[in-house]
Amino acid sequence: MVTSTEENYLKAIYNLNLDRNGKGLGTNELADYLQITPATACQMLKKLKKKGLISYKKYGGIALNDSGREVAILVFRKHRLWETFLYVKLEFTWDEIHEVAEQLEHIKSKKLVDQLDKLLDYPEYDPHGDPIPKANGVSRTAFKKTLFNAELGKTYKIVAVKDSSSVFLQYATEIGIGIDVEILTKSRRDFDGFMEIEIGGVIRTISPKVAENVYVD
Amino acid sequence: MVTSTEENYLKAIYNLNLDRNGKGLGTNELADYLQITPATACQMLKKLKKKGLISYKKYGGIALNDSGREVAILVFRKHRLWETFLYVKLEFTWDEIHEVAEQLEHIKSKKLVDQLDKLLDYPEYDPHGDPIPKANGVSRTAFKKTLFNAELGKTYKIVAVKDSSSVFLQYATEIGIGIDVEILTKSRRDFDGFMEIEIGGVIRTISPKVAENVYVD
DNA sequence: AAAAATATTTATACAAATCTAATAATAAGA
DNA sequence: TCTTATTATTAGATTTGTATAAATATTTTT
Ligand SMILES: [Mn+2]
Ligand SMILES: [Mn+2]
Ligand SMILES: [Mn+2]
Ligand SMILES: [Mn+2]
Repeated sequence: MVTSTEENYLKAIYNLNLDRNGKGLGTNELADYLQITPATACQMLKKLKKKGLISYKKYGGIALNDSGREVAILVFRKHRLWETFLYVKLEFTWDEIHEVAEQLEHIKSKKLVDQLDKLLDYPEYDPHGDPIPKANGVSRTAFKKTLFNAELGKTYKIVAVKDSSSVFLQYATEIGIGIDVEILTKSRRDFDGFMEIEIGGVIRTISPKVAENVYVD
Repeated sequence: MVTSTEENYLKAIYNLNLDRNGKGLGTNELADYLQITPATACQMLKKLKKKGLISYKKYGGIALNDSGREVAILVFRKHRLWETFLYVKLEFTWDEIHEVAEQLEHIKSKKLVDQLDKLLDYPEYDPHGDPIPKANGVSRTAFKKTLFNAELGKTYKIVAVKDSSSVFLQYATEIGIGIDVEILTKSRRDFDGFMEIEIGGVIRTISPKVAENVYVD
């Protein structure tokens, strides 16, 4: 049996092992991400290793092995399918879905997930633009280009958001940020990275923190 | 916070306090029902009392108070709505739904429940014939007449089942028992209570244990 | 090699849920 | 009423899961 907490650790390890150039994942970084102490992380790592879900060597060598990756991907699949369900079928807004999906992602039933997928007609992306893994574990590659790294003077389409907390999403909605919305980059201030953008005819100044959390294409 | 275990205790107390003639509910009976020791039940009762969910006096005086009943009814509501959802929307069979609903019933989100209710178009009964409480806690009264207590030589309609374990439901399905199915009572053997019935043109002999788990109208 | 960063162990804690065994209280029957 | 059987409660312990602080160990960096 894999507990909910263990599943959350596996998700975290998966996420932290994305977009890092060769640099391995260490105890401190994982602990920081999960808001626990390194000692706690270390104990759980020992447990996960014993269960055959991860492998790791000291100093930056935490990685999922095949069975751990399988669990993590299934949890992402469940999480994103539930989010899509809440959004599409139950009239939830995109800032409400993540929290409930955090609970639903831990429900154990293979049939439930696959039938949910079918009911939703096999969606490719969730309401935040994250790719939904298929039953076989395969999924589209996630979007990478953020608004922060976008070229100036060009029109982009918002395809996803990185942060899915309700605080961020409520603010994002307020300033017109949403999936498939067109956005024009106007300028970026060298001094502090604040950007001027145009969404729906309105010109706004956004912080680099916001810009980094918006994926465009 | 009410834990899943506590919710399950409240459900049990609710159920055990139905159809009993004045006789109060005691620790031993509750413990027996939940497959735990009386000592364990006793501790939990103390805890539930402290939380203001139940009241009780020694020797058969365990009862839900208003807030405990509210919690129990909400859990039943969630359980039965989820069962209906699994059955109607996700192609589950009626012997598969209970187990998954045992997990789903503990998910915390008011909006989720109420929207689910709406999606299913406010169903009155779940796939086992149990009434689904409304958001305000009110529900139809449950069916009471079992096949065991039915008159002989009459045609009835099956309206609900008492046991919702997959073992029972798989057997029930096998012999043609299902909601809204017509059934003719033919005879009852005095010696051991076995009954002869006719379902879908087929005559069968069923045990009193089975007959007691089928509600008719 | 020393200092700094990082990782791990040890010892401790807490919450939640359960058990066994001993004890207490009450109900029921002789 | 007195005794016995039933029922309930307490005390003490255990298990599981998760977490911490402080001490120790190891590796990396300077
Ligand atoms: Mn999410
Ligand atoms: Mn989670
Ligand atoms: Mn059920
Ligand atoms: Mn339950």
